[in-house]
Amino acid sequence: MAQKVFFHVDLDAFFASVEIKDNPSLKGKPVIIAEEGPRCVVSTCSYEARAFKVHSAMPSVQARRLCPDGIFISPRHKRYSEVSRQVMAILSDYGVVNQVSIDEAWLDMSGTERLFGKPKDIALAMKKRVRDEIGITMSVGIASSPFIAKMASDYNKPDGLCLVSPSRNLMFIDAIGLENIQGIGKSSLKALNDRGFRTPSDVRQVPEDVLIRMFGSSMGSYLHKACNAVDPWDYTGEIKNHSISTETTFLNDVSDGQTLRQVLMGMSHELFNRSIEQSVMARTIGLKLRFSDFHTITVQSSSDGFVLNVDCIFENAVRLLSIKWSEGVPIRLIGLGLYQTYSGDSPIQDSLFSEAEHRKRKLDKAVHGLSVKGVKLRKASEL
DNA sequence: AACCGCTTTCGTG
DNA sequence: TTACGCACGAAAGCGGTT
Repeated sequence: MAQKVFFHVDLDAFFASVEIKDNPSLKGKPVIIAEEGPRCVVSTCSYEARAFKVHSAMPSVQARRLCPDGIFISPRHKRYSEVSRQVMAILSDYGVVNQVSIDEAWLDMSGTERLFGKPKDIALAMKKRVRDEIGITMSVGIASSPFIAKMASDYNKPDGLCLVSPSRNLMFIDAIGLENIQGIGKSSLKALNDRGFRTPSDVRQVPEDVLIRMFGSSMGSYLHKACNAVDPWDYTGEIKNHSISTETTFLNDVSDGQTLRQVLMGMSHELFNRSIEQSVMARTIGLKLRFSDFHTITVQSSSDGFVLNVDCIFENAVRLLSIKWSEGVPIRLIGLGLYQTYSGDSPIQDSLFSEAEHRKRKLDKAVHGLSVKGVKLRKASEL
């Protein structure tokens, strides 16, 4: 069988690049996409800002301190989606685009050489078109598996192109090191280091079953494959355990029950609306609380039937809140989610729900259809 | 023993 | 030494049922 070829495409500092493209006077400057103020974090920043050690997920306050002359811009998500679509449209001229986030996609380019030319030339052509027609740069990784391609796109950022030939897969894994392998985050890296593993080669010296004993069945076998440059990702599993959730961190901690319930009411509406839009029904409702000391807890409860309407979500939310919270205790973050969702509006035929409940859901759906947004709550963070 | 519900932890963008 | 968002999926560990 012919050799597989995968591209992974990653738009460089995407949000910042769009802002610079829309306002070229920002070019060459440290652009930081973030809300300013406490309890806000950096979404993305230009490479000029990264020179000041600013990076995404960093508290805005810290970014300001590291880069006092940085240009802070609030994210414009609509605009980024628009540009993202334009880029993906270009990519789709070369193959089937598998978009995985607003700024990332991979393409199975196996067997397209006769049509488009050598992978490297195709990648260069894609990059040129995106630069000329959109005005931003991107990085492309090319490899025999999506797993390696993903890490290859990271290798030369920004404006990078990295092709890993299959015979060099192991060499590539060794070159990037444990800390840059997908799926190994901060805590797994520490666990590895604590047991004396500092390089992928160290991991290769140990048989899989030993890794499984040390790191658990899932992580152990993942590490074994990854360090041997074998794609550890599972593409077969259909996606289960769908969930829909929302959470908000208050500008100032909230210790008043009336306010919390008001926020939960808004969230109940939001979750219900999203569940209708996605045509899913949930069996489990979960509440998340973060206290002022950052200690975070969750509570959830499942029902025999399904979550059918806004009231049901709200009532359960309030009930869960009363289990874990007493009036007066300051709350930093509150979140609400629907879990165990099933696709389809009525996955199980009736009998499970009463006629009345069905009518209520229908009513709620109708209300949603009319898009009664007038009652939409203020954003929690403005409270 | 297999499964389920609940909670926490981890990793990703 | 301050600071530390949001949304999602996966997995592990625990206790309880069938």
